[in-house]
Amino acid sequence: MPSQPPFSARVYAVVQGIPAGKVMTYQDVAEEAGSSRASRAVGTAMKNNPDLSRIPCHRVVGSDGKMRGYAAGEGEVTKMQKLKAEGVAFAGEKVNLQTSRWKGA
DNA sequence: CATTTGACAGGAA
DNA sequence: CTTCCTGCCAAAT
Repeated sequence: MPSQPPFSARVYAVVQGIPAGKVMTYQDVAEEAGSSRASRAVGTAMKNNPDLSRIPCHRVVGSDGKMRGYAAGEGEVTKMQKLKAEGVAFAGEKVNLQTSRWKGA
């Protein structure tokens, strides 16, 4: 049963594995997905986003902990509010990666 | 198979 | 601090 799951499917799996109150950078997700430099490919997958309600893409932020985009709600604004609501430590308009960065389990 | 695009990252000006 | 360029990768057309 030779099936080659697209990279995006891997990305979705990783993102779904991020617990509430934690975040990952696009690069981190890319690494977990199998490519340490596919940060752009991760963005492509997110934008494809087959299930917004199933994939917590709001837990994925840029390398500086800042949100780069969001297709749902009010966009970046809603994204930040969601993260705050889940207990993510914020540093101004950015996420405090020093405490809220999810590093595997 | 070639080209374009995209929610990135990092460095230079 | 902002803006532009380069490098990188995957999916869609």
